[in-house]
Amino acid sequence: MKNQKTRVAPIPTVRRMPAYLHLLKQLAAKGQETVSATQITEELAFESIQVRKDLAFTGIVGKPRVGYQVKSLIKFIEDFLGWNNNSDAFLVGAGCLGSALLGYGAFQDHGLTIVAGFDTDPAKIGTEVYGKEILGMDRFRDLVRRMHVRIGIICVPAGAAQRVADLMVDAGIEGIWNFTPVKLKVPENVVVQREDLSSGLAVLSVKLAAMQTDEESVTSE
Amino acid sequence: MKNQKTRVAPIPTVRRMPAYLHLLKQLAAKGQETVSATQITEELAFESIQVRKDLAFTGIVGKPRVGYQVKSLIKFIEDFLGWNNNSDAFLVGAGCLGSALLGYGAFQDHGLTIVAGFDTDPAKIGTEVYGKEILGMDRFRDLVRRMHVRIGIICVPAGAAQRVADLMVDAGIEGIWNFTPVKLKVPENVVVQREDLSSGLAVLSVKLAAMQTDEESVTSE
DNA sequence: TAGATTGTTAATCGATTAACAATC
DNA sequence: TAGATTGTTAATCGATTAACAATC
Repeated sequence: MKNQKTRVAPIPTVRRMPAYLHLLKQLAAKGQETVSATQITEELAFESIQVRKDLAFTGIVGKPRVGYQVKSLIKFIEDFLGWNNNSDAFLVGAGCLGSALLGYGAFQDHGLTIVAGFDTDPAKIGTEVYGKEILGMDRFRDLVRRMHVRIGIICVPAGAAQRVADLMVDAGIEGIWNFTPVKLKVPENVVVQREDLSSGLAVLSVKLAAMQTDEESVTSE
Repeated sequence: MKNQKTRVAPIPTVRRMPAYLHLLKQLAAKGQETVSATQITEELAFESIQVRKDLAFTGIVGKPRVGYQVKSLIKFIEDFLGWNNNSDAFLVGAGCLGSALLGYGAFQDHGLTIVAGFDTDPAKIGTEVYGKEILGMDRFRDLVRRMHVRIGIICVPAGAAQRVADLMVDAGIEGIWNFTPVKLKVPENVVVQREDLSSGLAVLSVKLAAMQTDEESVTSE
């Protein structure tokens, strides 16, 4: 029997969590002790009811007339996201995007440590990128198992993406962060999150075009 | 009077367009001439009705029993996204993520050319990253105007994001691609698209945790 | 006590999915 | 003609927003 999911938070809610976390850490750094949904609303331009709904999913309880304890809220969100206990990840494909991710310090705050990079290019193997070693793909499977790495990041060209994913699955990787435009085929017990820069660019392009026709129609009136 | 928006496509539809485009180009390269929604469905794991709805927004008309003309469909999607006529962009912040974007070749296919990078670090100014020159911020405003650049990409640390955005707005930038976790405050005739890697990581984290509790509950049954 | 803010329950909105007629 | 596939119209689903009672 399928277990009834314990009221899973909507994906949009999950996506907004890091923004709350970022703001709260700023407030905490300034020494602020409590925060109301109204204040969060002003800073992030969400709706206040949405803020309350979102935060409720973390399990925190606020005080009427006061708001939420900033420090406590940070902890609830981190627990909710599982960002309090750090996970190790391997990155495959040390091209320009892959290299950037290897050096991207912000992941440390987000419970993710990219331990090493892998590549097939002999010229890259053995080098270091932002202090992270680049290893040959032949060592991937063995190291995943020995180090119990659960997360794999794919930054290879689209043509190689499925092959790398198969390799990751075979090695025992449980979650794949996919930076290629390819829809990966994986067993259902493996989680894939696609991060597609071109989706964002598409939205920007369309909004820009809409803005332009809007302005034309306004000026022509 | 506000012009009635000509049936704007939903954002999720827009986000899926690049995936269609990517697949269609593959098919075209293999010499395939027509494609049905069913086939696209199989490749991308969307629903076939969703594919037809999405494609309809581009204005293409298919033939019952045949499907869509691959080449023609590519053109319709590119027109829809405005990716046929190339736009120039300036990128601010040549850190590791910024540098990666400067070198990311895929944007060329997406109607975006990053012309140059800007930074405040004297050590970076004057250097080249993946063949793109890094210029000082003092030249930003003037060059935006002279070259009629409409898109700005922000890859600076969060603390500097709003300042850079103000500068961009002042220079006449119309669309901002924001890679920081900050909610930018801009006039309403400027479009902002936030690209937040931490949102994606949040979704991956939560899905992974859910998968794990799922499996535990299954084995304990 | 008065009033601001939370959290719950209901209404609305928009996207996805289903059903089916039109058509090549 | 028969049947596969498109495109339209209706139904469902899920997220956002609104209304309001509870509470400090």
